[in-house]
Amino acid sequence: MLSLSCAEPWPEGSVGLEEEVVTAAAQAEERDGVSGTDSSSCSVSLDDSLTSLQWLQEFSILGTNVPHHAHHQHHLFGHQQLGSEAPASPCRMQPLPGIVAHGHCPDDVDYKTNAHIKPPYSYATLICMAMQASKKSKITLSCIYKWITDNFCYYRHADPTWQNSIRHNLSLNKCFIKVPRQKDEPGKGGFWKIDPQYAERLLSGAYKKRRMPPVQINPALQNRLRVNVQPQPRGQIGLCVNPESQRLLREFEEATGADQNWDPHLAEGTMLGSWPVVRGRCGLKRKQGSRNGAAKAPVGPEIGPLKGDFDWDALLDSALSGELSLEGGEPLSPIMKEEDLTVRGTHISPVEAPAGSAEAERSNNMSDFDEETFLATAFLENPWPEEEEDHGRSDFLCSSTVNLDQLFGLEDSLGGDPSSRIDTLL
DNA sequence: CAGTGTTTACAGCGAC
DNA sequence: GTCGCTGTAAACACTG
Repeated sequence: MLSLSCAEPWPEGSVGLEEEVVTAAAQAEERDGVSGTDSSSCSVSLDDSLTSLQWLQEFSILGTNVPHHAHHQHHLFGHQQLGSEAPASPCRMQPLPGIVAHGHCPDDVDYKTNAHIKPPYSYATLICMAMQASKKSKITLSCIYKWITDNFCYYRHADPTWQNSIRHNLSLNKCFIKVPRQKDEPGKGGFWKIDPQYAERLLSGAYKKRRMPPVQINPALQNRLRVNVQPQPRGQIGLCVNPESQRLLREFEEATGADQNWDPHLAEGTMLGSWPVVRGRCGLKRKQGSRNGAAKAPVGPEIGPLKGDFDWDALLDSALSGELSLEGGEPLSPIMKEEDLTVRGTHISPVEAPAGSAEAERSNNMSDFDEETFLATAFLENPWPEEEEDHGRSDFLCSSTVNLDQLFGLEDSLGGDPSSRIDTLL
């Protein structure tokens, strides 16, 4: 087993192999020369955390313990498996697939090996992915770099300025918390983790539609291409969710939502809701009050960054142990203590316990964030599906006609009402 | 010196 | 047009 570090986003069956993973990670980093000082980044203690997303592997809506459905997500983002033996697949320099002219299609675009097309994820999302992939509570910058380059070939060939953007994102994005390196921890730079605070806001509906980037061809590779690429104009990507995909989505929802008795508060206590938090209210720390001070007013009284002594671990423990029961009506977080939430002019009541219609509630709350969470989590769960996978199975969207742009841009395609979109899907 | 982290500035885009 | 989000670029400071 090699490099089950950040280079190995989802080492299958890694639970229980953490020590081995840690060792391998350290060795891998040493071997790969990835900022040797960061070996700890991928081998930090496994338990300190709230931000640890390992629970997600088990609790995840896509949990691998739901094998029947799990494989449905395997092909969301391509066919290539993230080699468990080889952390970084060689990038394909093949001619641009026809997909370039037709939008991203998971069937055709393998971001792990396709260096031509920029992954349709924001840097913040990539960071979150890396964080989850690390299965650790915190992650170093170099580990983020490594994970991204290992899993997105585009960035292996792209101008390294993207790393600047990553750093910029980490610093500027409130979602990310810097965890200073302990004095006894050798190495350079600190660690980063996700601030769960913002998951709450998102789970309260306070998030915004993600913006889909246009198809981007790696500039570094563009010159190597002898083909004229004419990316399809935005908005010309037609949505085509075939019945099979809809059925699978429904199955997926049933298996993961109902079975898990999805609980937004629990999710917030953990990291479920926090990682694609990257969008929306968790936004950037822009110049305060520069453009719209009032609009930037925090949701409810400013509760502060909660970066200090707030015991997120305790919160997580409480959540997981059921102490933070929705039924109890006890607020779970400072934010949830607020009676009302007003986000962008939209009044949002604190999330109530599902009253009879959890599905309806979820549907109502389902929005872009959920979509991205859904997709990205699926990706995280198994970004590079096993090729030996039984292709005869219903591979969720693999065999469907839904592509990334379509999924991420679902809102647009379905008329703009987030709540109606999932309904449409379901 | 390289890597890391912060900050500022600006442009593009979508939503409103 | 305004606003918010995202990406990009750059300058600068800090640290090992």
